[in-house]
Amino acid sequence: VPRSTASSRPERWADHAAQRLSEAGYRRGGARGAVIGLLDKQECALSAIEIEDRLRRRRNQASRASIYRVLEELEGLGLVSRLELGAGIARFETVRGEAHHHHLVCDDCGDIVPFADDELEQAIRRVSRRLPHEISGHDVTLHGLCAGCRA
Amino acid sequence: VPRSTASSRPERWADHAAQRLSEAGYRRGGARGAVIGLLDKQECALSAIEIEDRLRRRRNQASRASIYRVLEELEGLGLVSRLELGAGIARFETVRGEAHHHHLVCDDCGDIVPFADDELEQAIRRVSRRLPHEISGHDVTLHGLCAGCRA
DNA sequence: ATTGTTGCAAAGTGTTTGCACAAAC
DNA sequence: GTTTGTGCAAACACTTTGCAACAAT
Repeated sequence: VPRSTASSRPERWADHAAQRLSEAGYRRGGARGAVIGLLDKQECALSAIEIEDRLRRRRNQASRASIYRVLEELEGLGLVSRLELGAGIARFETVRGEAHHHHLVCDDCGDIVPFADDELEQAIRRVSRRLPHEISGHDVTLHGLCAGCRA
Repeated sequence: VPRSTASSRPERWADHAAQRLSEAGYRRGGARGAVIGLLDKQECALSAIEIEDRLRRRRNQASRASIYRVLEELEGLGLVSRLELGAGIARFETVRGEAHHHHLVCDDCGDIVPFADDELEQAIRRVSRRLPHEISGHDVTLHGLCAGCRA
């Protein structure tokens, strides 16, 4: 098991986010810290209301308004990305430098699963070059039935 | 210029849709006909409200409620697909057998442009096979700046 | 002391629904 | 005449905003 090297550069996304926010002139605040701490532990996208519920359960709650405001700030700094996976509700997930992934949505139960594929990324890069726009990002959403709902 | 062959099979999407609706036991109605007629002439996705506005301009208007109801029926029959391109609003476009396309959204002006790419489709097919879900559809959205907004 | 942050409640928007009337069959 | 389609208005759900109290610097 590799020990974390005691470098001055933060490894956790939460630390990275805190640093970027501080550099950008934001102060520390309860709601912001709570949202960041929660997002840091997720491996996939959450909606604002899911965030609210989970924070309440941890007795670390924040108002819905603050949650939306924090998410907007984080998106503006490129620290989280906002996705619309099809039900008219926005979902948010951390942007970590490394692997970036896409989403598989079960049309029956609504469950969302991340997946990644290099060949797909390559194809997207290739087509992006071909187009007149200056492409800065992309989303791929696959729809279908998950193993459970197929039965 | 190839003349259309006078076959018994309808060529226009609107005719195809009308036939499918009739087979499914739906009656004919003003709002439904208006929405179908409008969608048939589009090459890319429209929101419910854009549909409402365009129908009003043509003096062929339908209530917003009916528009949503018609779109829901059409989606249920697989005649239109519903997309969420990122602004929290749903867009709808005809599903025509042949070429299927994806969307390029300008982050500045919000303009939406369709594009198609075979290699991308192949990559999606390939990754779909690899996953545990039974994939029935997919969306790809590219974000960036269009030629106009880049200036 | 200043200025950013939070919570509440109200407002905003896109979408859905209940119901009565009109239209299709 | 029965059943479906439509329009209106009210209800909904997610998101945003105004404002006063609070907390960080």
